[in-house]
Amino acid sequence: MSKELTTREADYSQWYNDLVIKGGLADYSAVRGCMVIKPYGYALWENMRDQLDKMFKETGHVNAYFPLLIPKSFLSKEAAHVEGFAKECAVVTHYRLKNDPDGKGIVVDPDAKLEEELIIRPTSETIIWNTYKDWIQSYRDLPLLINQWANVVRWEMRTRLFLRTAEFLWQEGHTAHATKEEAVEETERMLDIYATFVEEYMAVPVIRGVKTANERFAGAEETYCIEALMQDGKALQAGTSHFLGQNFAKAFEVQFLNKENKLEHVWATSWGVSTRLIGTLIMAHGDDQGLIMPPKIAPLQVVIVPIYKGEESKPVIDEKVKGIMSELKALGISVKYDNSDNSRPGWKFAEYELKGVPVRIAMGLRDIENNVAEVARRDTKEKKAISLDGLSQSIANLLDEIQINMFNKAVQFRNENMREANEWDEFVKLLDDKGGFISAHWDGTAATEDKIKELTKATIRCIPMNNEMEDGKCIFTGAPSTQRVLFARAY
RNA sequence: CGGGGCGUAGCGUAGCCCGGUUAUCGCGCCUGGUUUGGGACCAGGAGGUCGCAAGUUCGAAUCUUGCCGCCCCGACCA
Repeated sequence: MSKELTTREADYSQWYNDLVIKGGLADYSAVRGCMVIKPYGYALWENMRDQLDKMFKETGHVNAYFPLLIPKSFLSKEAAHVEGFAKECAVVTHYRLKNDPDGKGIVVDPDAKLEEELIIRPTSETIIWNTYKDWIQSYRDLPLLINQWANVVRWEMRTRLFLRTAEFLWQEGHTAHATKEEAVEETERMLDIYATFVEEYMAVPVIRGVKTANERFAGAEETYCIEALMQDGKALQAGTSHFLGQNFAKAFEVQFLNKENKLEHVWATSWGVSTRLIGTLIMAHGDDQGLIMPPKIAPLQVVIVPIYKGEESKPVIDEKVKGIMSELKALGISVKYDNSDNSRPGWKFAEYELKGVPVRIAMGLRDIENNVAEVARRDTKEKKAISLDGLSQSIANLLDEIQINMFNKAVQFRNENMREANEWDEFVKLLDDKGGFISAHWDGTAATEDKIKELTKATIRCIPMNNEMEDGKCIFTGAPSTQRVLFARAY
């Protein structure tokens, strides 16, 4: 590596090389801020996606797919929604190109101007609710629990790889319910699924909470979120679940007849997580040697590297490894045998560490004679000789242990970086010196929140769920407050 | 869009201020050989629209102007 890496400074660019090509097709301004996801990075996304998809289906959701292009007028139907999204949309204005009449090249055909411009979806609430209008007539049609895996485009002024690319992959769930209670329950259920996924599979602890009005999704009545802490002390919103009330039902005239034969507007939710989760993973677990993949979603769980002197010992090792491979595969463990002659063992060790493969097995003649394998774990970099008898089970146990260890380590870091502040000076000093989450009293007004953001760049990440009530004084204004909220500088 | 930095081989770079032989070095790549328990070594070799365009000049990587792109900071944000 040419550059020294430090997790504190969040300079993760070197690590991305295995996952993506930065900047997409970098020479074309039109795709500025996009990324090409390489096979290794995409395999990670697929593992995350498959697990989430399974969890969605277990809770009664089904997948569907809605169009990429949305008529401009749809965006203007929900007032708050258009306010939040209109400014950052890519717009399709024409449907044909033609040869440039004045010379070489291709130009937009002015005769092919669309009567109504089309918007590349920044999110799909509008087109989905326009469809739901036709799908919902009776309480018997509810609840409607649909999820979509898709790409969306948001023309952000400034992009940041994984955390805020112009185009990103995500899933968006859009549900319709007969009652408010049921919709709120759904909103909370999906937040729970996100929290469970991020904690149990990504090994990243999160705080569940609700957003303040300032940070709320455009068009939502309540935005729930999970907030994670990165190693540089900045917070990151890892997923959101919105209770949309009847806003979209009213905007798109989605009504149903209840059991009393009365027309009512339906109640809505939407929820999503994106490829930003890949960024979360990188920044929560990476170290100066590269990525660290949690075993449960690692694109590759085990790599085996042969150590041999001269061609004659290679077949012996190949044969031994073959048996180990099939044992591991039988336990559902993904494993790769890198017996390529292109690079030496030391190179391979470093390479797979950079990729974050949780377990590496080194196998040489010496090991075979001793009936052991050298097993190295990525999270702690510990190396041990482990008996070949029952090796696959030992590896399976080790993968579990790594998963747990990674989570515990992240929890410890998060807890160490969660502090209370009761005075303004203390609050500012903690932010500057330590970062992390700061639990403090707030007077509940948007004006105070804005002022604090202006002065310190810290925002209220969330009002934690099941928050303890506690009388106190606002950290900034001194006005009375009934509970603490979580502040942090965030991505 | 405002402020700052930058663009030279696949990657990282020297040269630019002060214009002048064949554009520097390292990694990587190719060939041959020796190697292989933590990023091997020797020898030979290939690879360049110096971001793009125009201008100044006998002569431009170097000076001027415009444009494009990238990175960082701000506004925006999953």
